[in-house]
Amino acid sequence: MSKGLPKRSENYSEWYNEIVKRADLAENSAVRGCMVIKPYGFAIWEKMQRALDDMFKATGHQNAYFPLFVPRSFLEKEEEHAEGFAKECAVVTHYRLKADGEGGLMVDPNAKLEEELIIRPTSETVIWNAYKNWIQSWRDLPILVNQWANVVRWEMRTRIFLRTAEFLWQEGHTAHATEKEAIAETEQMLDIYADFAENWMALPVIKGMKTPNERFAGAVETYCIEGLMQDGKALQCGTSHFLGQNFAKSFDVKFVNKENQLEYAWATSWGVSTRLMGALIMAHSDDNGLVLPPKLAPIQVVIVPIYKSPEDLAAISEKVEPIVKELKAAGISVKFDDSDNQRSGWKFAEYELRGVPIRLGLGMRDLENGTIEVARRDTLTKESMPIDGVAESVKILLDKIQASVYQRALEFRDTNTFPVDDWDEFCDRVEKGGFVLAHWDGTSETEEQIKEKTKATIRCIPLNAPVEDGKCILTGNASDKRVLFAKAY
RNA sequence: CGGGGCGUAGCACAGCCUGGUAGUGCGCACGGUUUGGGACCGUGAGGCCGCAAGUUCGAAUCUUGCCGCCCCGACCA
Repeated sequence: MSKGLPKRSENYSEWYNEIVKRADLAENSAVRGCMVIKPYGFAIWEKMQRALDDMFKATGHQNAYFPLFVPRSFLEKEEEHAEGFAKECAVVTHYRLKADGEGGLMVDPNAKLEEELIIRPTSETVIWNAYKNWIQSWRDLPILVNQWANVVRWEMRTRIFLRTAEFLWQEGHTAHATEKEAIAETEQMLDIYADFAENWMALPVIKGMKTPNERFAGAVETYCIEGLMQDGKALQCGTSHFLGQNFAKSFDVKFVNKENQLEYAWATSWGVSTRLMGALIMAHSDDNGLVLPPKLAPIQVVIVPIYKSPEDLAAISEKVEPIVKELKAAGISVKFDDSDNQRSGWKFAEYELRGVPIRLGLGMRDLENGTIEVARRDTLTKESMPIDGVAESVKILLDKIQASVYQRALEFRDTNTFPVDDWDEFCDRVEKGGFVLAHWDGTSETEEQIKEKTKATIRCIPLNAPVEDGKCILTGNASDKRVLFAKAY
């Protein structure tokens, strides 16, 4: 029904861009590669933040804030880290402008910084520089800190939410006394991300480990969650890194253990970003617009009156008022759209486009019959039910929708996940899209060759992969478990 | 950074080839008729035609340069 929204089947990326625009989530800004997140889109992000933040706090983490600027010398300290991020850094070289004499401004050449400041692409280095002063004894550990911040990675090509030059995220940075504890932390945070993806975003994800090629620059091990989008491409939805003692060594962060010996601290870092907004859109939405899981919907229920005269509207409003009250009391966000500048049909389409999970329609016929129309966004079905007790039904229905949106995504992923043992089939499968589980001989060379030939990358080595004898899909060399291949965003 | 497309009203676009009063649709404002799936009629407001230089009596239109955006690739969360 939507006017002019492209079909997913015809042009997936245009469909995506249009949804972002038309559902009023975000827009491209005047600044290249950067987005403006609009109030409706930001409201979804805030719900994500809230849920995640609660989970972080529940596991003992605290929020803090570190600077936007990273001195160049900090970034240089961890070699692999430096190399990994060098190509995508914005650099501040001056601290002052001056009039150019033509009514404009120019960089004041006399205000050159002694040392350039990098706009953080991530904060390991500033944070570990600070931790050096925070950590002396084993009693200072663990440090469990998270920050909500913006970061900048100068990307060649950007796509709103999925890859922007500036994005919002959270980055957790923890320090531990033992390797074991740091690994446990890394795994715990991965579990939290998976839990969040599945229970809040209604997006099933595969937990796994990155191959050395795909590993975070400076990490010993990178864990990730991978989701499958409706076009068959994979999207990395969160990462959790075990950093070993790499940053502790680079920044000389030592502590005295119980035996009075000096040891380097063990580190983790983990993050999810506004990219999750992209995942949310691409996982569930349809040709009518956005589909939001109720738990992340800024408006969970919209009530649309259908009326002819102001008297009708007054009568409907009177009936709606207690429903609104009851829903609000139950913690459900509800909007009664009694605006008179659009007609009901327009509103139906508009709220569908915006992904509001439940729409209640109430007209004069309903008032006579004591009924109300309940429409589900996810299935696009509607039914008439008694107006008495509707708040209770809505509460139950929201949970049902949350579950069924997840179920649909899960079925999609399962029917698009293929174990493959034959090279030709592998190429064919990858081309068509979806997750492909295949054997790999464990070498970077093979991984790169496969990428070159098929565009597929190893998304992860799934944590739950069963051990089985097999042969590498490309080389035929021995392999003991399947890894997850896909074309990725 | 390569390849392709495009900059004209808030948005989507036509006009450009062949130089001569800047247009259409949506949206917006006002009035009226409508109202159970994106209503209709009337009136009206809204423009430095991306920027700069050139050609010309005259440039949205021709020439050159610049800037920006989108799509497809290589790089990445």
